[in-house]
Formats: sequence, C-alpha cells, structure tokens
Amino acid sequence: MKPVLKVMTKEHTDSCARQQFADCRNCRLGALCLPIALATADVERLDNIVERKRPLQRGDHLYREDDTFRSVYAVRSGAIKTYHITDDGQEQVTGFFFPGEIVGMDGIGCGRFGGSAKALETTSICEIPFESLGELSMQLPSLQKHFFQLMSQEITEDQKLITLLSKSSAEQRIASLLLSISARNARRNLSDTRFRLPMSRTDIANYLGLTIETVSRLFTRFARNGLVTSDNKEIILEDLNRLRQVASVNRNRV
Amino acid sequence: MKPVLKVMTKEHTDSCARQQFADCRNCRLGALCLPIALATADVERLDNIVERKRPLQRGDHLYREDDTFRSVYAVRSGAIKTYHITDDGQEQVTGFFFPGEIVGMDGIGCGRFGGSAKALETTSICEIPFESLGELSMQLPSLQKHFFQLMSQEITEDQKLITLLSKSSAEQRIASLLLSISARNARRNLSDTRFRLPMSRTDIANYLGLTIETVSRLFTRFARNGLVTSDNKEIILEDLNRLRQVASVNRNRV
DNA sequence: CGCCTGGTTGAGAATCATCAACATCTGTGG
DNA sequence: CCACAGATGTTGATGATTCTCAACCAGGCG
Repeated sequence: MKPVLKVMTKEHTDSCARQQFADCRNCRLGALCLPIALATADVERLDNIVERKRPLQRGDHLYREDDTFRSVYAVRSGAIKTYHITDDGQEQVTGFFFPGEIVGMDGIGCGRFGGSAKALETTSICEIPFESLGELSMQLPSLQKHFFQLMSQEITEDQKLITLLSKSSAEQRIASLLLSISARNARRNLSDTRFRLPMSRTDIANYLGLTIETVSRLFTRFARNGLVTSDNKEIILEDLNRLRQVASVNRNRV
Repeated sequence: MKPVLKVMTKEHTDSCARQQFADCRNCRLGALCLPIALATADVERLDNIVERKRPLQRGDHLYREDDTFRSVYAVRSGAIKTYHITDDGQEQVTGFFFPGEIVGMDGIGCGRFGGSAKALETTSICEIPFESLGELSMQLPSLQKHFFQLMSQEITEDQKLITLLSKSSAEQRIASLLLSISARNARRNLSDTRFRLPMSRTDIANYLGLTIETVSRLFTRFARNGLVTSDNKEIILEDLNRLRQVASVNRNRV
C-alpha cells in the first residue's frame, strides 16, 4: 500500500482529474482534449456520447491492431504508447500519448486500428464512439472542423517525427523527445523541467530508432554535461536552452 | 515541339486524362481519387466545387509553407513532392504524390499549410476548396466519412515511413520506395516494373534519410545483383519478389 | 566551348549497433 | 523482512554501416 501522501506529489493535478471527471463540462483537461468553441449546450451533447471506462493497468491494451474501429479515445490520466508489429514480428513504437491527447485516429481509415495501444502505467480513458461523433459532427460544424484539425495535427506530428528520424543524430533525437514531453507537460500546467518518464528505455529507443544502449549512454552523457539529472525514470531538465541547442544543431546533411 | 507520338508512350493513360478531364463524372482516376460510393447526383455536387487549375511546370509551387489553407489538391497527372524547411534551414522531403492522390491535408489543422508542395515535372491539379467541402460533407455523410478515411490513410502512410526510417537499412529503404512506387503505378494500371522516377536522387536521399552517395551506390549495387536495371531516372524492376525480400529482411534490432 | 547541375565512384572517418559483462530494480515467496 | 529470479538499465570493447570529402563523369544550356 502506498501512503496517501502519494496523491500530493506533482501528479496532483491528474489525480484530482481522475475523481472529478463526472463529465466534459467540468473536465480540467477540457481545453486540451477537445478545445472546441462549443456552446455550453453543445458540450452537453458531446458529453452524452462520451463513455468513461474503468482505468487500464500497466500493460493492458486499449485496443489491438486489426480490432474493429469504433471509437477514438481521450487520455484522462496516465500514459499510452501506440505501436505496430512489422511484417517480421518486430515492434515499432509510433507514439506516446499523455492526458488531454486523442488516441486511435489512425483507425478511421479502414475501419480497423492500424496499430495497437497499450497503457504504460495506470491510465484512465474517455471513449468517444465514432459513429455518434460522425452524426454529431454533422450537426455541429465546429466539432467536425475540430476533428479534422486533430487529425491533421497528428499528420503534422508524424511528419516532425519523420524529420527527426531522417535528419538527426541520436543526441538530437533524445533531446527532442525530452523537449516534446516537457512542452506537453507545460500545457497541462505541470512542471516542464522535472517529471517522470512513463516509458521504458526500450520504448524510447524503439520510438527514436536507436538501441537501448545508445539511449542509456546518451542519458549519462547529458547528465555528465549538466543538461539533465536523471534517476532512472525521474528526470530533471537542468538547462532547457542548452537542450534546445543540442536538439537543433544539425550535422549538415544534404 | 514534341511529336504527337509522345502521347502514345506509357504515360498514355495520364496524358489522356489531361484532356478528358471535363469533370469528376468521367475522370479516369475517379475511383482512385475520391472513390466514394456516391450517388450520381452527389458526384455532380462534388464536381461543382472542384476547380481545375492550369498545369504546374517543374519546380512550380502548388502551395508554400504557412500559406493560408483553403483547399486540398488532387493530382491529375505528373508528380508532386511535399517538404518542410527545418529550423536550421534544411529541406526535409515528406512525401511524393502521384495521380489520384490527395495533397495538402496537413493544412487542415492550423489553417495554414505545414509544409510546401512543389511539382517534380509538369503536373495538373484539381483544387478542392475545403470550406465548400466542409459544407458538402455536412450534407453527404459518405463524403465526410471518406475524407476522414483519406486523412487517416495519410496517418497510416506516415507511420509506415516512420517505421522504415526507424528500423531499416539503406538497402531496405530504397527497395521499399521502389516497391511503393511500383504498387501505386499498378493502381493506375501502369506498368509496375518499368517506370520513370520523377524525383532526383537528392530528393530520394532526403526522403529516405540517406545521402545521395549512398542512394547512388545502392542503385548500382541493385543493378549489379540483377534486381533492377536503371538508366538514370528510367528504371526497370527485374525481380519484384527478390526486391520484396530485400525490403523486408530486417537486421534484428531490439 | 565551357560552365553548371546532377550523378557516380573511391578512400577514410564517425556514429551507432552488437556482443558481453555487470549493476540495479521489482516483485514473489519463503 | 529477507533472499532470489527475472526484467531493466548501465558500461565497455569491437565492428559494420553509412557519412564525409574529394575526384571525376555526363548531359543541358548559354
């Protein structure tokens, strides 16, 4: 049994969210998750179609590759990783999702999920049935538009990752990932300099197209150079500006 | 002046399309471009909002990064590359688009295009104004759904590229690209074994996260091993099956 | 004709992967 | 509460792939 005190850590915000989450109207993540310029009455209609599920435990699947697509999912608390299995059986991590972010939009296309989604830690989720959403969108132009936006944001995100994988050294990839998580924490009013990485080194390596050894070595190198302090998954970014430099100073390809 | 005979080459299909393209109803690409189960009357409504533009010349921009987003574009003939400029001024090619494919969906999110799109050769385009499309979607559920599908397909495509960049050797990347273009040619009823690559080695290298030297060396290696015959941009895939093997045999990472 | 762009080829260097040993953490059962 | 096993992470030595630099070739155009 963990002491109750645990609730008062930096995860405080999310922990509270977990309880308060009666509906979309007073969801603390509202502005992040579906920050639509919806009239109050419209939020209510959205709220009606959203289903809250019981929390996933670490390692539980939210959905699996080839499952029939019915819903997209908003992360309330915790963290999700998405991944594919390649033809030759290897895992490819394609993304990490934090509270306020939407998972599962790749499934809209073919009616099945193109990859799997798995909880990295205890995670609570709002399920948004897509059929109903489609109908609702039909009536609420702003909701439809917003959904288009979310999807194209995902395209943009993926393209950033493509650039990262295509052009950057191992050092830059890791610096970029840390900065990305930092920025996403800031959005949720959490610290942008001290946080816990919910994913394993293996997941980081896989996501960034590196080996765990390289990731490990770079964490220690960053620590040696005073860029970060890291105690396993707990991490402190000691110098955001210098980290930004590291992330962007490119070896001069092409 | 090119001799009229030119029209009878393997680009025949597309060349014809260029003329016949009075409207969406008898577009030969129809089933590829917006293969919707639309009633005839509905295609007519779609047709009404589509604008045909005059052809782009090689090097012309279809749109540029940060241009206000108003439309998505269907490629009728020719080829388009999309690219970003990174913070430090380098180009990152994010995709190649062939006839029947839709460009510009990354712009939907923030109201501006997230990258630029440029013609690799003489290219004709159908412009699909997005505002009108939004309204039309509102009335035609199947069109809205289809558009969601197109976008999530793009997400899926991007994720394949992510996997490619993250997990594959230079050899596999190039084999995969060739196979991708081959398959897309097949979709258009062109040869899947002999075609002209519309993009430069530089673009290929950039797209695949390699250097031009590596790309060049691998083309010659492939030729030496009887996988392909290549005369500059003209290419013949001599052994599709073996090429598929090369593309998928992974070094065993993670 | 010479210039310029784009492509090919070679030799050496650098980054990152691989293999291997070891350390640390977590959870389970005694 | 401790001991142990398995998973996860760290560190070191070596090697392969791919980059870098450089020379050279081919085709298009003024």
